[in-house]
Amino acid sequence: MDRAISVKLSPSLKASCHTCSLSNLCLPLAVDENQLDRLEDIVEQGRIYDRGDHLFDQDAPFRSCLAVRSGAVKTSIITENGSEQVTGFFLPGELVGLDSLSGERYACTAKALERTSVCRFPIEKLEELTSAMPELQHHMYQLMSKEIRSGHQLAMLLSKNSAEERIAALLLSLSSRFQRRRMSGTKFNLPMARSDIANFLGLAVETVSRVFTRFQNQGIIRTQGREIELLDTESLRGVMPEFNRQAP
Amino acid sequence: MDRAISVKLSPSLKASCHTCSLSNLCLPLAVDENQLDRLEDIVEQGRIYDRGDHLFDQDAPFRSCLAVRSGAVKTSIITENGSEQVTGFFLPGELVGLDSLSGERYACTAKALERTSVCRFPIEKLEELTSAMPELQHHMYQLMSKEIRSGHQLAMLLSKNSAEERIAALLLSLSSRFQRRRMSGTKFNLPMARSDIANFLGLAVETVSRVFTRFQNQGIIRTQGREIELLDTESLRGVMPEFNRQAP
DNA sequence: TACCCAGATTGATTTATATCACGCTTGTAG
DNA sequence: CTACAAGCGTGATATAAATCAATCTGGGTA
Repeated sequence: MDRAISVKLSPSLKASCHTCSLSNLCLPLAVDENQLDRLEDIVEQGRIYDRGDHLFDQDAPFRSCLAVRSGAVKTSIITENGSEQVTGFFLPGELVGLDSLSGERYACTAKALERTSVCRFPIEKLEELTSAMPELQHHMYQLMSKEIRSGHQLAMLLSKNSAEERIAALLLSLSSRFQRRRMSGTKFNLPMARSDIANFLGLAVETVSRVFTRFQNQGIIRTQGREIELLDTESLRGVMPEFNRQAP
Repeated sequence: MDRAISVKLSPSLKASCHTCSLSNLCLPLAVDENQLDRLEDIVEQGRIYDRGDHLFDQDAPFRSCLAVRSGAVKTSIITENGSEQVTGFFLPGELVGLDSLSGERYACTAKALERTSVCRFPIEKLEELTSAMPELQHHMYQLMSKEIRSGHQLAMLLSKNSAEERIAALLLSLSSRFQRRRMSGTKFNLPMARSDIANFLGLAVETVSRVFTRFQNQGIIRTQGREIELLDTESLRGVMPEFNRQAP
């Protein structure tokens, strides 16, 4: 139903930003049409990952940032005692790995939530290119800055808001991000499991379930497994007053 | 009458990174000795702020990032309904405003927690300079990436850890950051009020008080107002197993 | 087809921390 | 010196969400 964006995977290793339907969301966004070749020169076409596959692992040598082409990705950090914290969900056009730019190793693990394809930007080449292209450098600063901000938003959510408010906020965030991709903002598939939502929002799975059914009973949403329809986004926004714009 | 107050402000607007004692912590860290002039050329000496003064205000036009020279700063975001979320504390050598690089306006308000002086890096000039100096660009990426990471750490703390664990983590973070400044890591003054700590960590002030006294009774710390002494950092680390390094 | 099992839901109970209410200290202004 | 407010500490109570404990569901597969 929502096949709005179909990514054509070229067999060659080199990806074509020129023809990519995500070029208005992804890094090419910041690059002038006639300079796009330079970005294409450094980007590598990644393979296709199945649900559950790791795109990279925490503590593995850091090589490149990834742009999601299709599918969905979750990132999480694992502590020595083995507990996991989901740190983000990434949709097509979004850049994964910005938190790892400050070390030799990946700061988190990235996992495909569904069948996913990516483009890789090797970090040395990317840095060289951003040095040479001020607009691209500016864009990188913007992306990272936004990620810092959405971290602050999340902290706010976690420390000040109830379970219902947190979940409303997440649903609205996903909604607006799907919309940016020209997909329905009111009816979509949640790419992640309830337990990922719970982990990300600092809740127990049971609480997530309960809130979903409560929202459903109030006629605000309709869910069936991972399918979800936002029936009354105004009420959702009412549950969660703050939270307007927010897309990584 | 002519014994006018002589403030330690150099009359010139230009600051000297060459002679600054923080040059091994701050931006100069990434710049070669013989290139330092170029950084000095763009940095502006800011004024001195008293406790409570705003260094900049949320939604004001974004002009520059600030490096703390002396004192301490807290940043916070205010939502439409007026509730505040403290998003960070900044000590000398640390850079404030990285979350604002992605817009025309400051994403948060920065307030002096005590008498504070700063250096200002006008953003256009900083971006120009980082384009010209790959090492400085690299350093900016590192700083921002670290800030993203510490956001993740905070999210983890807020969603998985108890009041005691959160406070232990904050104390250890401050301790290690003071130590980097060649100050005691075991005996220092908390620059912020209990209410700031509470807000930052998603707790009620009362809870912060209680945990402080509990720690004191267990002989882990000694507090008297804002003075604090960490008597048993091992126990503190035991309270909060994860959380080793973390300095913005 | 029937079975299995991970994920999801629902209900009952517990618990950490917020909230409410109050007293104590300290620093500053009159 | 006194007064006052802001910050801090402490006790009693309320509550949202965690935890514990079943049960249900549906997609994959033997």
